[in-house]
Amino acid sequence: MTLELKPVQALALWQDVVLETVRRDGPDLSSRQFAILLTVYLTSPPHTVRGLAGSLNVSKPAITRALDALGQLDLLKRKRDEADRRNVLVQRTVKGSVFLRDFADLVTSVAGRLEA
Amino acid sequence: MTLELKPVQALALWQDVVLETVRRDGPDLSSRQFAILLTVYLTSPPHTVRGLAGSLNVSKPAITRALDALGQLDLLKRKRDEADRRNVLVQRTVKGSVFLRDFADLVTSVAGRLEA
DNA sequence: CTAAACTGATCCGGGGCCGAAACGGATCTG
DNA sequence: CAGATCCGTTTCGGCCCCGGATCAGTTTAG
Repeated sequence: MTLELKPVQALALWQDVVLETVRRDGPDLSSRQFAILLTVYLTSPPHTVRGLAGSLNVSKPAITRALDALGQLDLLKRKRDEADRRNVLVQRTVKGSVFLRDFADLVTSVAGRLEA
Repeated sequence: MTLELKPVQALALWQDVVLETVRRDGPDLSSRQFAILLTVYLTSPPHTVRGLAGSLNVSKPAITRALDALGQLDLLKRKRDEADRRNVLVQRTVKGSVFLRDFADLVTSVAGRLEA
């Protein structure tokens, strides 16, 4: 079952979702932060700073800072790799899972009443 | 025809689209800027600073600055309201239309190969 | 015609994010 | 071992955004 989505529907969907997230006074993540969050939760581990930087085509310091911010929000956490202590493994948190599940529900809800 | 979209599909869709826009070195709009852009193009005129501020639940200076940025990118333009010269009418541009059409195509494309 | 009301823009102090470069710690290599 | 290499972090100067208060211009009310 492939997903049929016309251009005008795509824009309407995006508008409703973005508008809703802007109106709520939630965490207000940047595009990069959100991309990192989604990548960590949707692709298989391990996730390192260097790996994320390459995958997002972004500098390493940008990843470090984003991890600081996401860590402070408790949406993600760092853990030293005991096998190779140079590495830092980025891991999920309960709060992050809840956050993304809520977001997914928002999108599906908006999509549902899109073309009623 | 209503739109069926499961939570896991919603997240995958969002990830692919956000990842793609992060990787390209495009305009890199903030959430608010993007919300303004979508609102102006998808809802019926007129669009004023005050109206947008209320509709997005954001301060007026934030709207003014966002319009500065979007105007500099030529994605939107300002026009004094000749009927009531206190108002500023926010209007579309050709470049903005192209930008949003390209974005819509990206979303539909990603959605198409989502669950092939 | 003046005073009040309303519009959008600007000022201000504060905070976040940016990438290049330099840094300290861990690991590999010869 | 010591030197080179790899890792994530920190430093640095610079830029953009934030909202409350204030401003100048316009319109309305008395």
